[in-house]
Amino acid sequence: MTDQLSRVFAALADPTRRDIVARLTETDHTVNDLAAPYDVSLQAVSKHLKVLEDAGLVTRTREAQRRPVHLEAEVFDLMTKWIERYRRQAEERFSRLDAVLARMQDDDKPHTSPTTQQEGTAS
Amino acid sequence: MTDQLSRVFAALADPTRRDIVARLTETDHTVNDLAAPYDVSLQAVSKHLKVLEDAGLVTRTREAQRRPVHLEAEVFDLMTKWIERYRRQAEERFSRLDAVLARMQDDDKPHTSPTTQQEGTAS
DNA sequence: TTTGTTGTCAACCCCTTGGTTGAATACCCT
DNA sequence: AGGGTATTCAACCAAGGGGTTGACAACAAA
Repeated sequence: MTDQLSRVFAALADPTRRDIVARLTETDHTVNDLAAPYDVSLQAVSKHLKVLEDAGLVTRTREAQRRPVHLEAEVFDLMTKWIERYRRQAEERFSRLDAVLARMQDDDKPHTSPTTQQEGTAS
Repeated sequence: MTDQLSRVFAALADPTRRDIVARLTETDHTVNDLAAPYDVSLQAVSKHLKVLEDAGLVTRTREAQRRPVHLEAEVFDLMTKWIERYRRQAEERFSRLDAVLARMQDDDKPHTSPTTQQEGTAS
């Protein structure tokens, strides 16, 4: 899994890591800070942070012994771009389909009854 | 990893699965159709489809021997909602930080030397 | 220089994942 | 019924992920 997009998606596939990201939107945190709420070892959280860092979602600077973790929210754009691209494409497909069906009806088979259509409904 | 959000992110963490999703935005496909471009076995692709189905990203209906795969684009919203929520929160944080720093300077400690501040810079 | 704090590295374990192959299912066609 | 097509199920394997514990590194404070 070499590409960044895969790494970002994989990083956010873990609830603990998503929670970490969520908390980092409020303020920067040290590793100890971040680890406190979870009942896993500090090392486990350290690993989670490494995953987030490799995905480009966070950066860590040095500040005495501490390693403040900082969220890089721009990486979110990578995902939203991908998602929105195909989301839009999927939506266009439906409109295109509608158009094709409509044309088929009044162009090719003008006698067919018009099919009713719902729009933008979510699951 | 029980929650759907995790399953969706995990499903899209694989390039092959993302490619499948991308192709499904154009039109529905059979499993054979979908498997053709990849040099893995049909069974492997079938597994990928199971992952996508469990995540709620696709549905499969029956049509003779074929199992046409259909994209359920609404699930994308689940991700975009999560992403946008924290993206916005992260952005608000920066504005809030600016405001707090400004107040600290002329309200709480009027004698402190004003710290220079950069604004809205990315990365 | 010792002690304490903060964090990472290394080795290990177990479970999941993505791949394989071979058999089974479901359906169409004759 | 029997053969062909489309797809899944089952068993297996190698690799990776998330967890653990123990040792180490970097720095502050004494």
